Amino acid sequence: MAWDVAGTKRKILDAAAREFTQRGPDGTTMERIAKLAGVNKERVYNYFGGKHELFEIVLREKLAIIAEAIPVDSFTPEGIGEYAGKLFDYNYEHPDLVRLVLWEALSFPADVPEEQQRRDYYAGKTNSFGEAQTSGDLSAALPPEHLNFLLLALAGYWSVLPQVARMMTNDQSVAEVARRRASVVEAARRLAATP
Amino acid sequence: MAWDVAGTKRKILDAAAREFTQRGPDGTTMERIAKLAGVNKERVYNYFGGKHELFEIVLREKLAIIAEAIPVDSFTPEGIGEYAGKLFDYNYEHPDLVRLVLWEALSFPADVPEEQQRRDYYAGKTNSFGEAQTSGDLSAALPPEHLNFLLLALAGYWSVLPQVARMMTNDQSVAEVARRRASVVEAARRLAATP
DNA sequence: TTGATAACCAACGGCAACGTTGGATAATGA
DNA sequence: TCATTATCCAACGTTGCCGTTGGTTATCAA
Repeated sequence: MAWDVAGTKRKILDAAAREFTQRGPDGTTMERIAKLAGVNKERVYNYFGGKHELFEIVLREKLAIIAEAIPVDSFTPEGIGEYAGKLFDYNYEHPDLVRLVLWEALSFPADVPEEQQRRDYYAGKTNSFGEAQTSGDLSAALPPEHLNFLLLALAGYWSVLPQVARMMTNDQSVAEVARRRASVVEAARRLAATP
Repeated sequence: MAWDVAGTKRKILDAAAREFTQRGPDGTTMERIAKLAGVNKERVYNYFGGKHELFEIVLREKLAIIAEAIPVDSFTPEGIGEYAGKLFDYNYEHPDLVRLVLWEALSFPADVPEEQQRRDYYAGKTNSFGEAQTSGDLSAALPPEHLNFLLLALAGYWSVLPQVARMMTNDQSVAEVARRRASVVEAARRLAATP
């Protein structure tokens, strides 16, 4: 039977992603990852190093996916609303990523992988907002980097504290999710609107 | 030498709060808590039960403090802005609480301590918002429970993802914190404003 | 003073996790 | 065919943690 190194690595990464997402770095065991991947523990160490390295690799892979990410189509209040809506959708469809980032934020507050790259990514968006403010398409009431951040907040908080969202809305139906999205879009428009 | 049961309990609770805040439920060890409290491990088990119980007790105590909480003084856009500003201040001054709640959200998504009580607390605020909308003081563009939630998002996200805030603003100075606060206040006003 | 109760602690058993190792099995190239 | 290299895995040593226990010291009431 032929080797399938790439396949084995993939199975390990997928299992690791599931476990880390669910239980976090400390709650996850290498034994469990190996078992879920149908692989011997030693393979995990040999391919990916220790637990911390594996967590970082998993997180990086997921971050790379979102980096493709969500573009801002138009820098008008309407466009900003749609952007926030898409952020909301993305968070809703990928609760994994939110959880991973939170685990990382709590467990390893110091080191951010690919920090420079992410800074550049955010800076690009912020600059675009800034230009749209200068040209008068967007309100300049908020500094562009704060506008950028607060849009993430509006769209992301629902996935960060789902219990609070649940307690506050008394509802978890599909219709409620649609209402939440509409509220996020409306709120984003208001942050962007010129008087 | 006289017993000091209350004092011992307090020392344990304080040490536990520090450790859980820093390392989360899985990263914290009972041994370490006992050592930090200057107490034998057995005392911890005898007074507070197992690790999970202790975590819940610590979290409840902190939540009780915030339940005193932050009132909304006036239900006008200005009042809402000030409310959001105070929420921001509270989060900024008590990063412990945010971290504890996040650990809990990630580690035990199912069980929320004092759920009914917290529901009532949120419902009270939501109702007040609803009335202010009916009377025309606040915009009715957002359902009151969503307005409530989004205000928490604007004020809280900075403490939830401090690395992202740092990368996006390239600044951690006291002045930047004040700017962030101002942006939160302005954003909250905009969510509340009538046209 | 003495007996009962409650606070305290050192040491332990058991277990689960980390990371490793020594050897077996498959692939490859000469 | 045989030597070499890479993949794989069962079993192991070690560590660290959970939760408990057996016994000691302090307090207090009779």
